[in-house]
Amino acid sequence: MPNTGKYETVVTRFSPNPDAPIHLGSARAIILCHEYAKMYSGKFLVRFEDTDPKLKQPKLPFYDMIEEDLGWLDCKPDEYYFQSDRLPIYYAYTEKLITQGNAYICHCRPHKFKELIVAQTACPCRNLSPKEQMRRWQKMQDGTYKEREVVVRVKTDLAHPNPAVRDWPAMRIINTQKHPHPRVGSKYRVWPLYNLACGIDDHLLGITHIIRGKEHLTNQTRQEYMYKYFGWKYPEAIHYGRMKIAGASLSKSKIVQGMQEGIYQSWDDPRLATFAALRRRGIKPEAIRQLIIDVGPKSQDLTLSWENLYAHNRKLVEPIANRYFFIGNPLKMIVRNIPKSLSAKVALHPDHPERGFRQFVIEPDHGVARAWVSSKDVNNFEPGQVVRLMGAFNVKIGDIEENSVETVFHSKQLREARELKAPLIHWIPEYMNLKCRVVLPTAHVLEGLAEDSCAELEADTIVQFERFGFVRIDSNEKHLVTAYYCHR
RNA sequence: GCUCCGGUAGUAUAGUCCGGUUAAGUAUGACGGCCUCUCGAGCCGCCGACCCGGGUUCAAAUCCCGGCCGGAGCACCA
Repeated sequence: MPNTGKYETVVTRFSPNPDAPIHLGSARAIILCHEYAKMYSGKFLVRFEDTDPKLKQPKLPFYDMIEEDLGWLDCKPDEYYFQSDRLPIYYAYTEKLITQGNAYICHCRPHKFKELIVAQTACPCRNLSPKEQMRRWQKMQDGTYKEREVVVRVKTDLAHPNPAVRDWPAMRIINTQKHPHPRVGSKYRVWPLYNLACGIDDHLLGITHIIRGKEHLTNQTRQEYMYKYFGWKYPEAIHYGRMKIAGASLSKSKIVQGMQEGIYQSWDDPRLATFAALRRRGIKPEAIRQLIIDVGPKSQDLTLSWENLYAHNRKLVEPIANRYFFIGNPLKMIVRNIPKSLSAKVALHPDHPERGFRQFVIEPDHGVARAWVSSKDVNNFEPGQVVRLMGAFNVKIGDIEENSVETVFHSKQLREARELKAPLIHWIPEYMNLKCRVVLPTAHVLEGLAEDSCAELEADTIVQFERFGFVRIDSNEKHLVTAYYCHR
């Protein structure tokens, strides 16, 4: 990070608008800010930019959700700020700009103003005296002017090559009787725009390093005019590129829209890339952190794949996840000619035998026993083929029916299965199962059976369903386990 | 249209500022092998890139110019 030595303490900030939950798209700002602050033993602040009670209405629950997500990500801020608490500050600085003659109240219609500004000419309001401007400012405050009637503009160079920076808007009126703010209600009618509020706060809160998306590049240019008027020094700014994830929508508005249309049932719908959804699926915050650090703050746009996140997560989860059998879309396997009853012991984790075993018991009745196997495996069976039921014995496939498979006992030893190159499949004895549903990343639910030892699993545990994938146990009732699929 | 920013393997990243022992490192991915009563992990091998064209130079991914491609901004949003 540039020029860290120039500052006594490095201060970074993350500034979300609490109008929706935060998602993977915010991860870059959060983690980079938090990480750099930590690296230089500085401070990391969170500032809620909740200054649009009309178009981008903040909602109270989102403040809490964002706080929860930050805690989960292990990026707890040192301090919280709310822009909706700071309106008097913005007023004071606006008045200062007005009396300096560096800001004016403009009542030009937007299209008219645009025409003028493109032609690099001043609008009629621009050159009025500061005294007159103050009178207008009073009329904004006391209700004489209505919503959309006037706007405060900060003066810049009218000939600036980029028309977008010329005399940018800083304050506007919002009818908060009609659109009350969730935190301060209808107390204020004049509200700051992004560049004024953000610019003032970054200075006042002592932010030394701004890390944000490159869509804010021109905002820096705009704010620098204001900084010059106040004699302030603009912080170091890093603008990273746009981040996409193949196959996921990182757009807040699309997520909100999908919720409104009822496409998603909740903010943690597995199709979403919200932190809440990732958490529910069993993604570890540390995996997200490593991914973001890996990606860094480059200004180049990037498209990540889920595989990238999964690879990090897999490394984290693999050693801790115990193994269980889960059968999706179960079919019954009938095994004949079993010589005697037997029990199979399968390790909870192949690399950690000390964690213990699960045990499956087969009690044949006149040599016949039944077990559950997945239809996906059965689809690959050929009559006459030998397959091994993991940990138990090998069977020879007979007739394959709609809802069952006939087999006969073939042999006991793993060695024999290896010699025959028999596939190893997982299975569950007929009566040793629980109902289990797995919520997939598509939000589809896969119905199936889990081995009965899953009854002890507590919610929030991450386990691996063998030959299926890692899942997070979402809830565990007496006879029904619900799991969220994480990745294979 | 105007104003910016950027283009290194499938994906992402190092190297670019201060041109040369790196004709390019790393991660992930694909593939093959070993190991393992799943998958994965681990180990070994392998595949794979400097957007294009000029210029400067003894020498360019690295500097300059042009082009092409991608992205962002041009709101009384943040």
